[in-house]
Amino acid sequence: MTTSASSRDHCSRRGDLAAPCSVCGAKEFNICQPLDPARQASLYARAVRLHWARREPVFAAGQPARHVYNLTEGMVALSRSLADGRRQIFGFLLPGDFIGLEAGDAYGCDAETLSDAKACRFDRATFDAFLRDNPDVALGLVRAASSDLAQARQHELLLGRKTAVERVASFLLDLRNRAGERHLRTQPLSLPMTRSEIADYTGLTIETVSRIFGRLKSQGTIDLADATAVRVLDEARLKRLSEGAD
Amino acid sequence: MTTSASSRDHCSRRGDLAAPCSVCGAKEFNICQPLDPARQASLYARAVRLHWARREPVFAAGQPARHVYNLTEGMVALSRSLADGRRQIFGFLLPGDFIGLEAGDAYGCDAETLSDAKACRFDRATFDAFLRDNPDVALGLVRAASSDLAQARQHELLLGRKTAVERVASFLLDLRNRAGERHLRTQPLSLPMTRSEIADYTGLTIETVSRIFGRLKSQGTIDLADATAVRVLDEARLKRLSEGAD
DNA sequence: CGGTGGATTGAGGTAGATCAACATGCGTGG
DNA sequence: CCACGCATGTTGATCTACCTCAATCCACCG
Repeated sequence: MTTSASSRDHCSRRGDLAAPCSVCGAKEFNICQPLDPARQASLYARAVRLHWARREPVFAAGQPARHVYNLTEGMVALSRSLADGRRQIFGFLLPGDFIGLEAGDAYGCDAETLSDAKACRFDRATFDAFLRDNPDVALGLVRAASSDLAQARQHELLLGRKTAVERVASFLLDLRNRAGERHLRTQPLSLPMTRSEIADYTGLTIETVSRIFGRLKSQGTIDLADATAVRVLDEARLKRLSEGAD
Repeated sequence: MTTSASSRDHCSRRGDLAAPCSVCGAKEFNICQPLDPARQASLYARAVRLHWARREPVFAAGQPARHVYNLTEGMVALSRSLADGRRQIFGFLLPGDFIGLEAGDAYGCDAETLSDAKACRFDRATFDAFLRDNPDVALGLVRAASSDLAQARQHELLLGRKTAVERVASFLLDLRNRAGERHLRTQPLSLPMTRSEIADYTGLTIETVSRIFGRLKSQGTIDLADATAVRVLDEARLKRLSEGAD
């Protein structure tokens, strides 16, 4: 996992799954707005930096929502399960994403690391106060919240109406696009989640996911060095597959 | 469709699918907070009241998001479709719900009336200005937005991991609960949407939805006077069915 | 090495889709 | 008021995409 930051790009991020921002005045802190340094520092001083290993819980559904996290390194999955264990994964968070922002009094889903991960943690009260003093940042978060909803709806469409191939292709393209937006590596694209987690995201089974990866590979649409890294060889085709053509 | 409002309940709503609020100072206006009358009036004066027939578009995905609506009567469906026509319905809005709040520059989904419907329409700029002056109302909307996300995730779980029976049972219970919260009639519960729309909400087909309604009826779990009105006879059982028991 | 947790691959089963026929209700116009 | 047509809903028969179960493979690690 390599990390470096160009001094020219604001909030530029390199490497695989890390995103310290070198411009905002604080390492491993991702509110990418040119804040006045005093205010920045005051919030930063109250941030607790955390480090998890792979497959550790960040929080669980139902717990009192005392903290807000900003992920700086690694990936986190949000999910909820039925009583009998069937699980739905809502999304895979990338460095730069906030975790637990949308919660009311209690977290509404489980959050678990998929890889080694780091985050800044803020007390909810501190964070709210900070937002009250920084309406520009707050506005950004409102945008983020509305994009979460848009993404959830995209996912509903995937789960309710797409075929297995369309789901897997959409999953790959979406992850790739989001990684690209954050300047993470997209070729090969890192897949720290297991087939089981991809299955729980796409509403399929492990076996179906595996078979479809196999089919995409033998078609020459993608290449898999190992199970955790995809190289997209024919993006146009993948796009068509994700929308029901072919 | 009968409408009356008790003078004791704030924002109490009666009847089937109508929700004028008699306390907020303006008929057919649902920001249920005791606003100072001057501010209330200023926004109310700029609201345009609209009336649609059944199956009319409110707006379509991709259109510039110039307005925000507050539904006062009837039901509206939010959906998006794939190029080949497959459609996913995200939810059915009830009187009191806002429409188009979450949009960025453009609406992210199609909104269509399921019945005769009325709404107050506000210019986005007017509305935003109003919110800026009324942080309490704005806070309420933030809550509403976060509950939209919670609901979307509930729906993702339904679409990704529930069986057909569980989906239909969940749909009925959810609609019933939301109708109850707004003091709309819940017994019998009005279903202005067609089987096709229920199918597009549950990710099933018309036929499967119809068969499951039939099964629930012959079990004695529900009763259907006609296709558009359900009476829940055994709520506990319906709840168990929605969660995978039985 | 052997053991363990993924991932892949194959064979067969099934929930729900699809296709098809029919029923029902409703508005329209004669 | 009835006859017709159309939209919606129900029900049955069959099909199939994906699931389930099972075997094998593979990489990593103590």
